Amino acid sequence: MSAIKERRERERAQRHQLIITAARELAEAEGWEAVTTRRLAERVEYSQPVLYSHFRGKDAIVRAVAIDGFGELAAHLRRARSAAPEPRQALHAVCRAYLGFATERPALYRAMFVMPTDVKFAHAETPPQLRASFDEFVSCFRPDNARRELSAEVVWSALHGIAVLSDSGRIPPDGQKERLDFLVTRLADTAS
Amino acid sequence: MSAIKERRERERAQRHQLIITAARELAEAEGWEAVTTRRLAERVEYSQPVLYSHFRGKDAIVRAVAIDGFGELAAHLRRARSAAPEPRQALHAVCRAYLGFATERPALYRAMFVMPTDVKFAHAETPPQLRASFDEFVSCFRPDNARRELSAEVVWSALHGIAVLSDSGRIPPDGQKERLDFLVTRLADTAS
DNA sequence: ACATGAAATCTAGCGCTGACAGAAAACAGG
DNA sequence: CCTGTTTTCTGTCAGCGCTAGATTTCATGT
Repeated sequence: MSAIKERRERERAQRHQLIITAARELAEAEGWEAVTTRRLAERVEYSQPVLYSHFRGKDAIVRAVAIDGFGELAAHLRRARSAAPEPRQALHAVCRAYLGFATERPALYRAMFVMPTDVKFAHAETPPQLRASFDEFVSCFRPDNARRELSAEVVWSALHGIAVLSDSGRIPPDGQKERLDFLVTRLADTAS
Repeated sequence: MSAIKERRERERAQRHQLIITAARELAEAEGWEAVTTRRLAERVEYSQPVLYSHFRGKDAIVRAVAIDGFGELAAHLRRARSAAPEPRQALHAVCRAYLGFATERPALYRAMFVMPTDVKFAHAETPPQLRASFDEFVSCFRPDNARRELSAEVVWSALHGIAVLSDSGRIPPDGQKERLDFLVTRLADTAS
């Protein structure tokens, strides 16, 4: 009887993740406009109300997708930074990786940083994966730089601006490299 | 008979603007989620289909609001730049004005720079008000700076990033001044 | 002054959406 | 095999953007 309950919970957890994955795939394939509760339910081969037994509502599903994304972003940035031989190149590599992430997974990126959210940023309840992503930027600045957190914040904001303006067609897609180089050159640590 | 037609067209133009204004006011008061064609129609005291005799659809109304906004932003930035005594302060003043605009009219700002749009940016068909806004940034850099357009683009992007992340609660509202100062210091023309 | 025809406007409805209440089915335990 | 709980589904709600077709308004010609 305990074993049965365990199996059920296991299956339930699988289905939970299945919903998140399906939502993400659908969003990446056709955009978030196409992610309706009905289409999502059809895709996971359950009826619509089942979604509400896992999530409070559609917003909560988007949020779950976003949190998955935070983990991937942190790993992505970490990989980029580790591969860079020295600090100055580290910032460049992390920034390039960030923009690449945003460009290659626009729907996921939107869930994380554009769509309305109640996820806490820069707060005690901030998801650790998100904190980790931010820390990748912080680590690109010298520990003795009293304003490295501020620097990280501004770099992140600037990258975000470039990412979303480019994604929505408000700045031309070519010239990203120039913008990136310019930004990094100006915002990197001044030579000690 | 010609006079009648003229009066009608005048009234029609007034109603056109009335719809735009009502949409904007409703959005600024309750957010764009609250701007439905029904509520908007009720507010202008006409039936819903009348909206569609003026605009192709809801998107077109949002776009009209945005274009109004571009004009206001250009004027706002121009005022700020004119009031600054010298170039270095000009960039600072324009950036501060930009962030102020975004903060004080978040709904209008969203229509202009966040919501999906088919307005052409950096293009021959770009609305002149929008081009003018961009040029205010360009003018903050020295004419002999070969990369002043690039600089303007990056400054704008960074400000946009700060504006939207702050508006959606993804960076703390306090510290805006520090971010602004930091950004301007780093991105301004290097001393000739 | 009244009928006519066009123009402007409204009523009613379509196919969607997110969300939920209550019926139905599945299933473990006696 | 029956019982009671848990799970899942059917059916529905109010509201969305949008539109076809009925209705009203109104300048015009007799």
